[in-house]
Amino acid sequence: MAEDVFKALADPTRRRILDELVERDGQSLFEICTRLVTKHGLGLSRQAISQHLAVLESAGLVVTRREGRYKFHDLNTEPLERIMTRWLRPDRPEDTP
Amino acid sequence: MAEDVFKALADPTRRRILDELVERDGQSLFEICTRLVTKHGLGLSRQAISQHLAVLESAGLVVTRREGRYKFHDLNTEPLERIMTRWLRPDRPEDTP
DNA sequence: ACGATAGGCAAGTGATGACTTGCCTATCAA
DNA sequence: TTGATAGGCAAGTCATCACTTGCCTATCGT
Repeated sequence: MAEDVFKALADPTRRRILDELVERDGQSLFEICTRLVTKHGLGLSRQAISQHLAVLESAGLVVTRREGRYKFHDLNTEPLERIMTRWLRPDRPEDTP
Repeated sequence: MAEDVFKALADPTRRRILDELVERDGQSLFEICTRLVTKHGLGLSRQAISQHLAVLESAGLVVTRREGRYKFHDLNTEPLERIMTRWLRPDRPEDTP
C-alpha cells in the first residue's frame, strides 16, 4: 500500500538504509549495522535496525532471502516508481512521454 | 530540506491536500476544508487543515500568496522532483536530512 | 461604525512511533 | 557438544505528531 511506503520513507535512518542498499545490495543485518555506524556514525542497536528493516520490508521497499543463518536484504525500487508520479502534473514538456 | 519533504508526505491527510491542489490550484483554506469534507468525508477542523498546510508550506510543497483577507495555496512540485531520483539512480546517492 | 468572514496563535490531549533491554531460537565451526 | 554467530520476540520508555478548544487579529461589506 502507498501508505506504508510513505511512512517507511519518513524516517531518516530508514532512508540511510536504502542509501546503503543502493550502494551495495544484498547485505545482512549485521553488515548494515556496522556500515551505518562506521560510515555515518549512527549509534543504533541491532534491534533498532532490525525493526527499520521490517518496516521497509512490509512496505515492499526491501525484499529478503534467507540462506542458513543469514538473511540478505535487497532493495526494490518498484514501489517508489509507482508513487512518485502522483502529483507530477502532465504539463511539463521534458517529462511527458 | 529533504527531511521536511518526506515528513510532510508521511500523513495521508496532507497527501489528500496535495491531490486537491493538483486538481485545482490556488485554493484558500476554507475552500480546501469544504472540499476535503464533501469529497472525501474527512471530518477535520479548520485548524487541523491549517496546520497541515503549514507543514506543506515549510516543506516547500505549497507556496502561498496573500490577497486581502484571503490566502491562496499553490502546489510546488519542485521538491518532489528533487527527492524522487534518490534511490532510482544507483550511481549517485544524494545527501541528506 | 458594525458584524461577518478569513485566518492565526497557543496550550492541552491522545495516539503513534523510535528505540532500548532482556531473553529466546537457529545455524555453523571447533 | 560447546560456544560463538545471526537473528527474532515482547514489553517498556520517551518523544513526536495530529487534532482539538479557546481566544485573538485583520479584512471586507453594509
